[in-house]
Amino acid sequence: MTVSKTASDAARLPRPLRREPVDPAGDDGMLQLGELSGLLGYSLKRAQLKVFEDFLRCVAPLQLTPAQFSVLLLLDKNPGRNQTEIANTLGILRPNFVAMLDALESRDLCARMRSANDRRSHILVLTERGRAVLARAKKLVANKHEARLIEVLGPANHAALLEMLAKLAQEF
Amino acid sequence: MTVSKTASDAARLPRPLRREPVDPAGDDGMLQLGELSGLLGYSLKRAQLKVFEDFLRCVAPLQLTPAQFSVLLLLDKNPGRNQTEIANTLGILRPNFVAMLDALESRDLCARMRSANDRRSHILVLTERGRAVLARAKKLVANKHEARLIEVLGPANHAALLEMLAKLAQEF
DNA sequence: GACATTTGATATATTCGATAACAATTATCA
DNA sequence: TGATAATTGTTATCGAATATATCAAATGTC
Repeated sequence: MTVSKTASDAARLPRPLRREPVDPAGDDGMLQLGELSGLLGYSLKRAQLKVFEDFLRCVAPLQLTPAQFSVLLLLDKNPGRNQTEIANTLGILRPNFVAMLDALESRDLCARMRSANDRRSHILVLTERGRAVLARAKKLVANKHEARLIEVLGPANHAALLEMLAKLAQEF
Repeated sequence: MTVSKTASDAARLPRPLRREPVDPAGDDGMLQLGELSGLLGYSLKRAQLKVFEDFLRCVAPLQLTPAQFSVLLLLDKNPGRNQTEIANTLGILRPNFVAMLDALESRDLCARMRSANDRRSHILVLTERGRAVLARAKKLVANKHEARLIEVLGPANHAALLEMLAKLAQEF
């Protein structure tokens, strides 16, 4: 029992990321966040959810999640790599990467090719369609998603934010 | 079949948040991230995972997750509120908040009290122990977690980062 | 008083991240 | 060379987070 769809045929349509916090118009209005608003982790998570939400909206015509987009980007930039290498670079565990690839391959965005040198590994390649979709996705991301971020933050702040986040991801 | 622990007795010990990305020492070394490093969403998520990881380490003696800490903070700051109000403020759906509260209540950190006015709702209160744990947690967070963040980023950058994240969470 | 709404709760589905184990292949080295 | 170890992709499975539908009890509305 518990027959579940095989991952290979899941088109994997993105769904809502997380519920919005609600300002409850209770007795005397909004609740006090207190120290919560000063907690960097809390603000990071809230902001990340919003940004992913906007990413999904902007790339909705192509039906790509942030994770799928990052895979396509990486395949394009790093030809001739196998599943382990791509998954490791993105912090995805190999077992979980299998279903992700199944979904992308079923949409003819990428393909697994058996390596001649090492017949254990699959060399990952973007298909023609994969390259086309990636090109369109890049434009949507740049012109709609990132453009809006830069507009809200201001170009200088946007750059500073990126730099700080990179530092956190590295040195922390 | 599929007998699962009831949520009410789960002590809910935090576990590793996400796999680290790996610099694969492949043929010619590290893979190229390309446009990925300029994607704000990507950096946001990576940074958020690192920060949560550090939070868990710092508060490990008290066995509190970021979500649990935020609940305790909110209960302390907003006495006399019910489950719906607290859950809404944190962006948690009421059905999912039930198990969270069960876990906190089973550890005697908070309690549900039936309201006299409205016998449907549960007024949430911190217990004595809840207040003590929260006080200790606040100190750990300030002196270990946030202190390290400020040290890595610098105080001015830390403040600027908080401000930008708040803006993203609000205006985006 | 009939009907709708709210509250906490249960059951359940989906997605994501994690571990264990396996077959096929390749690497190591006694 | 041949036994043994390690790697690769894969499956099965688990746990946690997030989502929906639905329910009984209590309350609100008309």
